Amino acid sequence: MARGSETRKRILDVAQDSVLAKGFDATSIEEIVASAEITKSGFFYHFRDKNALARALIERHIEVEDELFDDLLGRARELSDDPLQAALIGMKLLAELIEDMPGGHPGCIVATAVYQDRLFDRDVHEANRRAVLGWRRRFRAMFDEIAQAYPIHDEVDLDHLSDMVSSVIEGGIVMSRAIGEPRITAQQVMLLRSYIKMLFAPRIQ
Amino acid sequence: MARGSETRKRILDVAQDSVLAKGFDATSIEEIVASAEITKSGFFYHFRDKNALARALIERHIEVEDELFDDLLGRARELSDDPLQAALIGMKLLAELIEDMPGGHPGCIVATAVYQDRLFDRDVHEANRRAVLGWRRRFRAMFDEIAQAYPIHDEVDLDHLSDMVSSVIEGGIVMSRAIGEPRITAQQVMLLRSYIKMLFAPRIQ
DNA sequence: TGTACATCAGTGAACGCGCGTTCACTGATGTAC
DNA sequence: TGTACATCAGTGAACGCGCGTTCACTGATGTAC
Repeated sequence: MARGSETRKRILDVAQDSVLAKGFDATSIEEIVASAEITKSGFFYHFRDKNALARALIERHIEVEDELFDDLLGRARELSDDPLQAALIGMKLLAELIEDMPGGHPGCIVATAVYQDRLFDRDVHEANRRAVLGWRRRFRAMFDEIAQAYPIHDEVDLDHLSDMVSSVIEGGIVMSRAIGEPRITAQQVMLLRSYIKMLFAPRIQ
Repeated sequence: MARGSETRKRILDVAQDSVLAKGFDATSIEEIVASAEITKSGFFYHFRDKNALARALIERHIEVEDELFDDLLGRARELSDDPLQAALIGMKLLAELIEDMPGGHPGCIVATAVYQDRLFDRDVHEANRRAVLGWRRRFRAMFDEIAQAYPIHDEVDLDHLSDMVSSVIEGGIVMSRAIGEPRITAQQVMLLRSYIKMLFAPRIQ
């Protein structure tokens, strides 16, 4: 990595930690540059202002998350040709991934942005919106495939069901941080897995 | 209401709006007192410092939420003697309640506190933790009653299931605010209702 | 019923500190001829 | 191969503004005797 982009990455890393722990406004450039071991002006070489930092943080988060989901669902599909089995495997892999994070899932930048939205401009809102709709599209494709191969045992809208994946993760993170019990997020994902199984799996009578 | 406590309530109201929209740190006392139409020193008559405001905000939120749930589950129990039916009715009432909020659920103070926890002291963390564990206890009692009357069709931990109620609401709020679609939270609650139904209801074969 | 005092619910002015941002500059590396 | 210039990745000092907090004061209401 070139000299400049390595510093930029370091800035984003320390900023992300702080934003997830204190919120965006309380994260001062002063403390970021102290942790990243540069000067304040060094920061402004990489980002024109603090809003540009927010945008970069969200965009990077979306990229990382997308790659992670691609990887996860891809591996699940390799493990089973059946769309339902692949989804169930994917949910299990996801739960394990979250479970293995030291100290629990660190939190979602999208959620912090949502709860501080009056601080940001239209660009940031749009990036957030696109991210969440992207997750919906991804899981919707998964559920469409399942619904073609299996009957569904209750009347549910597949878009809502797709949203439930992100929803349960976001909610799980909030719960786990509130209680101080890192495993909650993974447990919630496993419950969603149970729901998906009951919704689609043929019933053994 | 006495003169003083009415002002105090007004401070909490405008502070809550702002905290849910911008986060705690970005909510200045200056803007609070402007909205509440008092002076800065008036604020400090009611709260010894900004942290005391945070504590009051969270405590009030918990009280309001508790009362709301008590009311809701109580009404549901009046409508059916059967614990499963009562729970399903309760979920429906909850979804309707959220759906009827103009502009969607305004957000949960507990979630904002979780995503800004480094700003607050031990008292605030403890209040948050107690709130979430209180929700768990409440819903656990509901599920215990159901589990005594009905078989459960998948192996799930009832504490995890109890957490799922709060989790789905918290997650739904994040999703609905990110997309800008207020109805998402209610939809997620209805999906959880579908899950509970499938988990416990006898299967018509 | 009148008076003295206490409490309640604030006001107004001042404080110092930290914040985001700007600006002129710089030393190291890359590129053209 | 050497020189001139451009770009990259920053540095250091200064700025003004808004923030949370303090402090001495005040006018209205409540209470004891």
